[in-house]
Amino acid sequence: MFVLGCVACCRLGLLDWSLLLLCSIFGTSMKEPSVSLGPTPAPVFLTKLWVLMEDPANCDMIAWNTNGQTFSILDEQRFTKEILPRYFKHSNLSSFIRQLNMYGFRKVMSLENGLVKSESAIEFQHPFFKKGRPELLEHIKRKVNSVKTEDAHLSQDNLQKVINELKVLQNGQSNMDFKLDTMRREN
Amino acid sequence: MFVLGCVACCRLGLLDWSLLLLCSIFGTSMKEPSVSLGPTPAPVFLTKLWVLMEDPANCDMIAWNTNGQTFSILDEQRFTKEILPRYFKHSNLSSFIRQLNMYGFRKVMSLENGLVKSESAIEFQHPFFKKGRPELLEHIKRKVNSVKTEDAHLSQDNLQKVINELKVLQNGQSNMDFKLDTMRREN
Amino acid sequence: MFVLGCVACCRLGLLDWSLLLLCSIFGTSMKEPSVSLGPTPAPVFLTKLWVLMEDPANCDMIAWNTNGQTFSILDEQRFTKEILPRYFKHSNLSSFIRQLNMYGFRKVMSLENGLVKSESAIEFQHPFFKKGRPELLEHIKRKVNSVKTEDAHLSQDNLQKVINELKVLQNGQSNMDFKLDTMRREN
DNA sequence: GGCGTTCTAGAATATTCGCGC
DNA sequence: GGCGCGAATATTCTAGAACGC
Repeated sequence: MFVLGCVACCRLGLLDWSLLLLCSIFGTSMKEPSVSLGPTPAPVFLTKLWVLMEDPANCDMIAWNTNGQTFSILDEQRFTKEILPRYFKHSNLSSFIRQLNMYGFRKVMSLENGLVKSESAIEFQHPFFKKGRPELLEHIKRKVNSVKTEDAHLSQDNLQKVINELKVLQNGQSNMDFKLDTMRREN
Repeated sequence: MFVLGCVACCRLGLLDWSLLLLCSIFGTSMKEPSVSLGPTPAPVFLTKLWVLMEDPANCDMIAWNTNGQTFSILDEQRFTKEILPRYFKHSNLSSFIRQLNMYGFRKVMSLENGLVKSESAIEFQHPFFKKGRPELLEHIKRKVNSVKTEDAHLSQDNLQKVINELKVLQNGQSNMDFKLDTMRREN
Repeated sequence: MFVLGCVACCRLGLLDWSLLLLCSIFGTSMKEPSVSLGPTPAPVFLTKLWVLMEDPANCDMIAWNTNGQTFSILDEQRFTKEILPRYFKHSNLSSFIRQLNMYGFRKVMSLENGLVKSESAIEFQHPFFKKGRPELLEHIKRKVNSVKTEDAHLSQDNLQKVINELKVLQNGQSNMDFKLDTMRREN
């Protein structure tokens, strides 16, 4: 019934419907995210990745490997041009791989991959991305942007000049802002 | 004459012959690289890049743009599978782009890059990579692993702070300009 | 002969040509990262915004207002469905407006806009976004994130950039101060 | 030590979501 | 679908790092 329903749907409908199904699998509700702080819904990328892996129509281009521990992009060109734009806002394999790395996926280095003219498939793995185990997805965490702590003690002469000018400008803006408020009150 | 000669060559011969020609242009000898400390030969990547750009057989896949200031990969898939393995030890577009970036090439933003269904070509640019100007190649330098000098780094941090303050000021001026116009309309 | 072949390979369309024109206006074609940090190209959003404003085919949906100081989205529905997906990776008016706000654009609240609810056009303005003045675009700054400059030893060049921006800000404050005094006398 | 190839990460902008006013 | 903004994720372009030669 799932397949029939999806076939009957338009393209967008397939994805939306599958996402809803996935939410029901995870036990997440789209109606009350701020009331019940239950299981956090997976990021969009992970959900889409799972859904496209589960779609049998894609198994010629991307599929689980034999043991279900890793997955491979079997047809790089078709995957890039056919699958990516259906699920994401681009058709760049590098953007897809950047997302995989951002979520901690690592490329699997097999022996055949080391050959010069590698016709072999691109293979990735993540300890919490396993075939038939959607409940593990919640443990996959996106890497956060590092916050830089900057403390500079020294400044050059030229820099000091610019900083002084900046202060003058800041005072000027404060004064004009005050004038603006005064005029507004007068009016 | 150059073109006619190249067309007459076979593929492998073309590359070797073109490399020899390129060396003659640069005034470098392949026989005594360590004896005469004259003009340094260009790195292999730059030489190969120039030669493949000059081969008319490749112009359907990679070509100079109108003004000869930039070049574009017109057919990404064919370029990856047909051209790359002929000149390099791989068939990965990402490795080719990594080399371009390593030598200071920059991608040229095109309007169509923002689109999902981007049929647009990948376009790159370098100030010393110009059509018909092989003598400029020697100015293209590979980036080296930089050892950061602490003084300069500190001043750069300070500069960054000032730049951030500048942006705040610019926003402040924009807001006040907006307020002024609003008050003028109200009056 | 080589030149002819390359020209035949080119597929530059109207958009590309417009972008080239824009780059020539900004003087960004000759960028020498290791020699001098020339004028930074405008962000993609600003470039696209300018180009779509300049396209006469869009003037039924978005256009400059009478004095060229502001612009209005005339047909919200058609703008959202026809123009946005042609230039961006979405069809959401709210995302477009978020970008406008991110770059300091403000909605113009005219009297007519305040009275009738949704019949009036959406009007925006920015002090550096004026009809026929593309050279002002470089002064429009994106909010929030810091710009990491690459080479620490080029701090002097960066310093000059900051100084130039300071001058622009100083002029802007002088002008606004003059406007304030004028308005005060008029009142 | 420099250069080439590969995999991953940094950095900036872009898109989405939701809050407070 | 207010309006402007902060925050998180998404997409893009470039750089870091490891390893081999």
